[in-house]
Amino acid sequence: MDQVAEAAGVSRATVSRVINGAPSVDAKIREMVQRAIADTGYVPNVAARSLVTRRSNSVALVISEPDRPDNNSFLNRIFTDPYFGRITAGATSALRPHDIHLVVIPTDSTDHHQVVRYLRQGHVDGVLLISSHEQDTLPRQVHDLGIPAVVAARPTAPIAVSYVDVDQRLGAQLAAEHLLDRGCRTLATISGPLDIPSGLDRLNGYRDYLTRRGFSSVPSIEGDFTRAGGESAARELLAAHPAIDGLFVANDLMAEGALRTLQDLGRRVPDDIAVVGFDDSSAALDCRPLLTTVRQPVEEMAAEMAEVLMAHIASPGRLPRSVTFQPSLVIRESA
Amino acid sequence: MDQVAEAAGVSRATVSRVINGAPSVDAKIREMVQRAIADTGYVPNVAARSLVTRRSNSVALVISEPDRPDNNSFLNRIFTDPYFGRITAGATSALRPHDIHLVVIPTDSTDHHQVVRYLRQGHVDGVLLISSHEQDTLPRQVHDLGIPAVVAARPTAPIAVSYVDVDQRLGAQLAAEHLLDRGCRTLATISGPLDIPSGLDRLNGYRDYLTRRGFSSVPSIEGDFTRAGGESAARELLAAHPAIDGLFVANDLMAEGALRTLQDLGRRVPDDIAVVGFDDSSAALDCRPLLTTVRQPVEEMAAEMAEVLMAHIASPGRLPRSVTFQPSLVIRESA
DNA sequence: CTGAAAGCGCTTACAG
DNA sequence: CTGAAAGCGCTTACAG
Repeated sequence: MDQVAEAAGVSRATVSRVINGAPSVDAKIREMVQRAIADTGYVPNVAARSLVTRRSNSVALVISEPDRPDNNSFLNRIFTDPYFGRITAGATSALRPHDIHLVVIPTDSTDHHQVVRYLRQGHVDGVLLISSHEQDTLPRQVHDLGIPAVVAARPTAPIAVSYVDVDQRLGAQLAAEHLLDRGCRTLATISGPLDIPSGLDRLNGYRDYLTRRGFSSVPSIEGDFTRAGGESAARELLAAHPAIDGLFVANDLMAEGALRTLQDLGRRVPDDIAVVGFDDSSAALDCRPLLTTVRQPVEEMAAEMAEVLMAHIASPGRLPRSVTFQPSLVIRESA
Repeated sequence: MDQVAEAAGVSRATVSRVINGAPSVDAKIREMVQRAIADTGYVPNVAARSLVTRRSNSVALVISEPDRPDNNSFLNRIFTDPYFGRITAGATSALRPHDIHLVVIPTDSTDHHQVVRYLRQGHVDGVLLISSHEQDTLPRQVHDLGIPAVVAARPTAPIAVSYVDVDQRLGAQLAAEHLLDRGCRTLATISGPLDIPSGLDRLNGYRDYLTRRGFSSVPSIEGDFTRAGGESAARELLAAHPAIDGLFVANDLMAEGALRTLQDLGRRVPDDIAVVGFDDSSAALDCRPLLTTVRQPVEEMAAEMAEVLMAHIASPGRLPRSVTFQPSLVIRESA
C-alpha cells in the first residue's frame, strides 16, 4: 500500500479511500491512484481490513442435522442432497454480487460447540441456518450469540429470529385439490417426519382441506424424506389400504421411491393411482412417469434468506421478520 | 484479551501463548489463564491473528466449469451434482480435524478474475481446484499465483502442480474384463467428453484393452456425463449397432439414462445386454437394475487432496506430487 | 519461563 | 478534498 501511495504521490489514506470508493476523492487523483494500483499489482490484505472494519465479507451456511452413527455418510448425505444443493446455489447467487462468500458448515449435535466458537470468533458476519429437527438446540444458541442470522423455515421453538418459508399447508392443499379435481376418491398420504414443522404442516394441510371437503378419514404413514423410505412406506400403505387411488407424498425423493413400489406392484400411474410430490426438485424429473409436484422455490427462498441476512448485517437493530413464499402446482404425468 | 491477562495476573503475551498451546508455559500459570478465559468468555479475534500469522485457516474449493448460457442453472447443476458433493464431503472430513474451513467457489470463465482476486487477497491459505475442461485457463492462473494448490485429476496442460487422480485406464479395463468374463462378445461404450482427460482415458483404456484381447473395433459414442445425455447416446448407439451385448458407460449418471433407454427398447439387462458404469456414485443405487460399476473412491481422493494441500501450506517449498488411487469393480445386477 | 515492545496492514475520525 | 496519526487485536522476536 505504501508503494502505491508513493507511486501515486499521495498518502495511504487516499489510496484507501479510492479502493473503498469514497466519493470525496478528486477525479484526477483517483485516476492516478488507480493506475498506480494497476502498475504495482497491489491487492489489499483482507485480514488487516477486517481488523478495523469488523467485517469479514463472508457468511456461514450452517446445516444442522440430527445425530447419526456414521459421520462419513453424514457429510455425504448432506452434500448430495438436492434440497441443500438448491439452498447453496440460491444463497451463492444472491451473495456473489455483493462479493460475499459462503462458508458451508455441516454439523450435528456433536460439534455444535465448534460451530458456536467459529461463529463467535468473527469468521463470518452472519449465518444462514438450516435446522429442521425439533430437538435441535443450535437455533437458540445462535440466537443467544447475537450474531445476525436467518433461518430456513419456521423454527420449532419460538425464537425471535428472521426466517424464510413456503406456505406448507397451502402446498399440501394444492395437492389435495388437484387429486380431487382429477377424480380421485380414496386419498392417502406419505408424510414427512412429524417432529419437524414442514412434515407436520404438510400432513395437516392435506388432512384439514380434505376434512373440509367431506372426507372423514385420510390414511397416512410417516416417512423419512428419503427415496428408500418412500419405497417401503408406499408398500405398507398400499397393503393396508389397497383401494387408494390418489396419493400425496410429502417430498419428491419419497415420491420417486413410491413410484417404484407402485410399478413393482403393477399399479399404473396415474390411471390406477395418481401421485403428487412436493418440492419440484430435480428428482421430480428423474421419475417415470414424470412427477406432478408442488413447487417450492428453494433457490429464490435461499436468495431471499441471503438478502434478509445482508439487511440485518447492514442494520444491526433491524427487527426479525419472516417472509413466506407461495407454492405452486407443477402438473406433469403422475397426476 | 487484556481482561483475561488482568484476571489471570499475567501479560497478554502469556495469554497468547496458552491459547496457542506454546509448550513453554508453566503449568500453574496455564491453568490460571485457562480459568480466566473461561470466566471472561474470551474468544480470540481471528482477523487480528491472521494479520500477524498470515494464516486464515480456511481453504477454497474452486469448482471451475465450462461456460454456459444460464448462470442460475449453472450453480444449480454444480451444487446438486453427486460428484462435487462427494468431493465436498471428503474434503470437509479431512479438514475439520485441523479446524480448517472450506469456502466453496463455483466459477466459469466469466468470473475467473474475481476468483483470482479472492485468492490473492489472502482469504484462504490454499486452494483445492476442480477443473476438468481442456480450455480452462484457471489452473495455470492459480499456479502462477504461487498459492498452495492441489488439483483433482491430472491437469490437461502440463503444469507443475500436485494432483490426485484415480487410475482411469485401469478402471475402464476392469469394466472390459468383466464384460468379457460374463460372455459378452459385441462390446461398445458411451464415453465422456473427449476434451477432458477422464473422458479420453476411460475410452482409450477400454479400447486398448479390448484391442489386446483381439477386438478389431469397438463402437463408441461421445456423451456429456449427464443422465439425459446417456439416454440419447444409448438410443443412437443401439440404432447403429443393434447387436451390442456389452456396454461400458463412462459414468453412472449416463448409465442410469442408458438403462432407461434399454428398458424403453425392451432390452433386458443384463440378459440381452450387460451394462457397467463408472464412479459408484449414489446414482448407481438409484438404477434399476442396480448398476454394476467401477468404483472411484471420490471421498478418499478428496480427503487426500486436502491432506496434500495442508502439507503444502505447512511447507511452502514442497515439490508437487501426484497420488493415484486404484479403482475397483463393484458387481451388482446390471452386469 | 515471562514481559515490554514492536509490528502485522489496513481504516477513519480529526484537523486543516 | 487530503494527510498525519491513532488504533483495530493479536503474535513474536528479543531481553532478561
